[in-house]
Amino acid sequence: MPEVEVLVRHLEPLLRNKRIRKVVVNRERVLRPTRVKELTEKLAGARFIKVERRAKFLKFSLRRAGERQEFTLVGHLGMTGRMYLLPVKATLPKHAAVVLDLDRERFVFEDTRYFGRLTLDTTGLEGLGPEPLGEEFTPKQFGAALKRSGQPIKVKLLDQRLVAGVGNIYASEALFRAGISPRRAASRLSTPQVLRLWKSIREVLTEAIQFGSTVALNYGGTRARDRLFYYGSAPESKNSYEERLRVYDREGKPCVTCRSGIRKMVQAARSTFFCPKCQGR
DNA sequence: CACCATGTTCCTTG
DNA sequence: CCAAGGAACATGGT
Repeated sequence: MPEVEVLVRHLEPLLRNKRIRKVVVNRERVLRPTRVKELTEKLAGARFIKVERRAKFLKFSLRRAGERQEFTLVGHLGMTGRMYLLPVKATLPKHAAVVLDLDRERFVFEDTRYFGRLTLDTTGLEGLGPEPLGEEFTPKQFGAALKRSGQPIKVKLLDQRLVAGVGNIYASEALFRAGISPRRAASRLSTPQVLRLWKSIREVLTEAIQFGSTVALNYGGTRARDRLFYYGSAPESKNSYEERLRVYDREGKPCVTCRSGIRKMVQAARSTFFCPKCQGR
């Protein structure tokens, strides 16, 4: 979610009012279930009105010339998606799934694994829980929702109906900061724990957004290191990633608080990282 | 070669 | 109907 937020802030002023001249779809899979013909007919000639974020989705509002009604293009980065503008003369990346030609540049949706999406289908936005940084996400609502589930809290945090935007990295990070075991049943968190976790989620996400906003990203960069949020540090700030994430991907390394070895386990087929001492049951 | 990966969706089982 | 677990999706890094 922090990556999407930073990306949306980056793209908004770059796309606003730009007109789409041509649509090229190299991987129809990412449009699912929209088809190439429909996307092309709808987008060609349309103009970007605004770009927003909802959970981990990007919402592009567009309007066609002469039409009053706006429509929405929905994007999702999946695991490996990236979106950025390139000069028309630049070489397109190997996994350019969709390319939108604007007047003087190109908007590229690149995705090596093609798990991401760029689609006219907006049903993915339905059923999402509250924004973790929004006002509807309250300790009261959060606690009530947790009460109804016996699942491990780490697994529950990934449920986008509970709160929309917490991913695998920040689920581990938030639990570490709150000092709560990822194995704990959601329904068994105490009231103080619920409050601590609620706060930790907001802190972890807010700090990540701030961090991402302060680093000059090379969005269209070719190298892995140009990807801030998973592969780590941006070129200019070498060690920032390691300092930023306290448990994620730090198996065997000393806990920043107590020096115990960080442990890794699998829950619901996803890796969880935690400190066995600081997050002792 | 084997295993792992930032996410979501679908299928099966209970 | 619901919850939970696992596979699938597809490619590349280690």
